Amino acid sequence: MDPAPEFRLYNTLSNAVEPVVPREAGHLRFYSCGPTVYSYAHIGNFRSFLTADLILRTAEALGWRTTYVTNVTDVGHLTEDDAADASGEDRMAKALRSKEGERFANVWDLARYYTNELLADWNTLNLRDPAVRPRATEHIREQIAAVEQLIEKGHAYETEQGIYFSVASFEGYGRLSGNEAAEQLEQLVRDTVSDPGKRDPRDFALWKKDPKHLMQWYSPWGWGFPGWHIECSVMARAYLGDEIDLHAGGEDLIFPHHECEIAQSESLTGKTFSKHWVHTRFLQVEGEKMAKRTGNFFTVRDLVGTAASGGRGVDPLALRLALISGQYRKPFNFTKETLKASAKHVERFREILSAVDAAAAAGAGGADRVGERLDALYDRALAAMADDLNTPEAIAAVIEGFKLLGGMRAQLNAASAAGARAWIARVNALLGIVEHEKPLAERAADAKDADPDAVRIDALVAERYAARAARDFARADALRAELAELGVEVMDTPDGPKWKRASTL
RNA sequence: GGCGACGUGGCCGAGGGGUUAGGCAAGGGUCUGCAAAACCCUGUACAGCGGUUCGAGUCCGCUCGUCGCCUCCA
Repeated sequence: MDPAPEFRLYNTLSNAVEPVVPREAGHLRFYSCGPTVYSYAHIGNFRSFLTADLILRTAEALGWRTTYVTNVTDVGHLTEDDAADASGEDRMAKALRSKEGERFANVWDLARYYTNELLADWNTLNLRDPAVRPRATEHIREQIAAVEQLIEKGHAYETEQGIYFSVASFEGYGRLSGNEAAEQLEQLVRDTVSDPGKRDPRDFALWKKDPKHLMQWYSPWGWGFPGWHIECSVMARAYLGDEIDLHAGGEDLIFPHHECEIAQSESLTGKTFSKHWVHTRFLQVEGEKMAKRTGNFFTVRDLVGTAASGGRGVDPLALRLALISGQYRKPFNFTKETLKASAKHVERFREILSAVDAAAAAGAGGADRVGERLDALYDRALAAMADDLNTPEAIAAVIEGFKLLGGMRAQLNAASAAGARAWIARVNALLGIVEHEKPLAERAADAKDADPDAVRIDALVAERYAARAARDFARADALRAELAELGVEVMDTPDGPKWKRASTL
């Protein structure tokens, strides 16, 4: 094998691809901003979570240790959370009042429900678990303490309505987003209603006084709730320390969220908060921005669920593959065609995997004849991933490997099969697109696993198989047609008939 | 208006001064009652206009176009 390649990622701070250099050699400690759990997460959210997942997998494939923290935001994220004064409405409260929110007794219940659903979708897409998944509501004490310290250090001040971070007190504000000029920043917040007590329009809320808020805690400033930005500063520090190696999130978080995090954290510690900042570009769907109003808005379950439950029967790993088929930093067009192609690939991966397993068990003698070529392809895939997560190139190498195995599967001897099996395992560890790493019980139900008509379909398939064996092809074809009506496709294989649900894309 | 990204064959998407990306789709073939799968073969490309260069899809400039953030949103 080649020596381990250098891990390079684009850094928003420097606008350049740079080597990832952990503070502690060989141990990457990073934080990725998680979602606000006021609804089901959609595929766009997951594209960003997948970036973090791929950073994790690539680092581990390079032999590094990792400490990966990603949060759940369950309070404080407002509908107008720009650099302003927390004058918007809390997303959680708004969701509770919506039609979907009627089923929940209170915001806490709603947060719990969507957090659980997030984890189910997370597992469905074969994302690895973080070392810690902190929640904002479980770190209120730390947030209050941080706000107190910021006041002590002269970086924050109190008004009648809340506590604000003083942007003027932090020199580096605007460096990440490039919004450096004060007038630019003032421009950005021009339309928001201001707390008249604010000293500078750029100042943002650390704590909002609000004894009527649905989620409130007692603080030195009375009842209220924390500002959105402070939670990530506090949780990253709690689990990763004052200085972290890398911080990731969606591109929309560059400003104001991450800009504010840097200001708070660095004002608090006097140290560099994160060396590397990685942002995932928004995906588009069929060439358009994903939006509920245009009908191209998809959650994981919209695509992966059974047809009976309103889903489209897409294989979960096919969805994963489709979502990583474009590089995280480039404009990415998520299309049905890509999803179909991904489904084909995942299906073929599985077929070849079982052929490999069969060959390994059959035990024909001889030397390993594919190992070297597969190793080279793995090295190519890993090098591509290390090069700013070039997933298209990595996937191309993997497909080439499966093609190689597919072409010679009839002649695979035991030694080659064992080598192939090891290769597949490594590829899967790197990209997670061949085999699921999570048990079924921890995933959201998908079409393959829970077909309500399975018994009936099995019966029809068996009947067709019998008709075929009796050479009654007219009857067999009639049954094929009947199954097709049910949306089922039958394949005759050397191991007997197999069937699958045609996806309803 | 400020900041930024991108324009590659029917589609998705790598590459990035001289030698095939890859996939999907399409067409042809082998195989199998049918169908599917698998495997083999085939075609079409770098938005436009200038410039640098022995040579540009690849560098520079301009033009056109698309998109993102700054408002909800990863």
